[in-house]
Amino acid sequence: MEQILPHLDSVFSIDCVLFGFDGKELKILLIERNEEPFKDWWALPGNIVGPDESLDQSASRILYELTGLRGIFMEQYYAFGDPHRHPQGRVITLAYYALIRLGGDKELRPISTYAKRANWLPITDLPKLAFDHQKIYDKGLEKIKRRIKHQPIAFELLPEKFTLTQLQHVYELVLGKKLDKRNFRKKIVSFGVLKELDEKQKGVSYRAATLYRFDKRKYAKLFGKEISF
Amino acid sequence: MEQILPHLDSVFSIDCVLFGFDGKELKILLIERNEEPFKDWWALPGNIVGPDESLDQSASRILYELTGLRGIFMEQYYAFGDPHRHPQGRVITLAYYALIRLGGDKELRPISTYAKRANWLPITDLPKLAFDHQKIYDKGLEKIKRRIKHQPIAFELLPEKFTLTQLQHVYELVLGKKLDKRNFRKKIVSFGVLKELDEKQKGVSYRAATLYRFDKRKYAKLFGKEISF
DNA sequence: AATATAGTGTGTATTTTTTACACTAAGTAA
DNA sequence: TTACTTAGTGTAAAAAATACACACTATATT
Repeated sequence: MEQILPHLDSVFSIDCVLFGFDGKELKILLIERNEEPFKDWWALPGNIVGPDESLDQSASRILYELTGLRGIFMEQYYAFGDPHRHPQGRVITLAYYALIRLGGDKELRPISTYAKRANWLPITDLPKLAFDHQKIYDKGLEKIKRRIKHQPIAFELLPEKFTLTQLQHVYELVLGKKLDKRNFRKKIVSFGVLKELDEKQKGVSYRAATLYRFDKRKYAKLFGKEISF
Repeated sequence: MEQILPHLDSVFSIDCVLFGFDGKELKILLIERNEEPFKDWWALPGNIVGPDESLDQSASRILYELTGLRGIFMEQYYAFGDPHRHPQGRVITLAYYALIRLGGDKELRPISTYAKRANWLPITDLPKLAFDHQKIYDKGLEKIKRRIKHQPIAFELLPEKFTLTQLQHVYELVLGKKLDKRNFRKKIVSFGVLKELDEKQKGVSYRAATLYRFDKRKYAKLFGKEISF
């Protein structure tokens, strides 16, 4: 985030690529800037790292301030530091991504002051982004594509209880390709990190699917072993 | 690198984990500090990012200043920013790793002023490191372990012409486990990124092995396809 | 010249994993 | 009761991974 520029030689900030899933589409959170440079442009939410916080703490704080969310899986993935990436001075930024389940119960808190508004926009139809934020986003998407093949991050995008079809949908969206239903189920179940519940989907006008839950305990036991899509 | 501390709110530096291979062992480059804090301790080489250089440029410059080497594959892998990682102030550091072939033709340039001396030390027997440098190193090793399975970085550790046995040796050292000779050869050859030369190893007192070269052209064509160990 | 030594280089059978592919079952809505 | 929509399941074929042992060749030694 670059809207505040104290007169320093260099500024260190964090920008977040927040991937959200509403059950249908993958979206990211963008803000519409209210200040120069790039006034009226869409940009990734971010902020400056405080003097007494660690990087992860800072990222959590920023996420909280922008969305009201806590306890979300976040991870740094790349530092961007081109000397000219910000027109007004040297700003090195560390990019984090987070995966968030949208809709349903909690509504996201409105975004703070420095932006006109914030919006979840589908990644299939993004506007031009301020600064080098397109690059930051691109690298973030690339990252989660690789990551979702080896780590159980897909669950972060889903409600606690979900169906296998929903899970497959997430994988297909992130990876950008169709997967075979039977093979997907065979594989994901074989990892042994899902707990089948005694519950069924509700409110659908067709046969209700069985609900599953991600089993952190079992996953912890697997640690070290690679899972792979 | 933290030996210079201008009176700023925060400093942004780069630290390098330089992995070297001399044909026998994996080593990393360490310097012995000549200043407080951590005077006389071993530390990773690093330096402060200049105002007009990109992060990658800065890393290349630092590598060059410390070793005289150019054109080495380097990559950033993690930012460390605990507010107390440096006893004298806030220093956020970005870690890079590089892979370097040791010995043979070029001798490394002596290290610059701020260290008593620099040395390549085998990773199997490292001293206590200054600051959080052990953590930085650990994460770097982890990184190249994962990376070597999917990217052709092993070649950076070897001379231009190498034998398959040498290549296997590098994989075994990095991954920390023995590999089967026949299976290794089958697999690595099947990737199609090696060019078999009409040349044999020289100066050995046993049957000389065929030399190979990494074929960047062929590798470029593969791009997008995953290779995997 | 014969022999010892040390690393090179190769093939196959078995197991495991991946892929391709289509129908019946269950629940809801009309 | 029928039509509709998604859930849920198995198998055969292909590909990839693994386990495994011996003959070859260049040099050094006697």
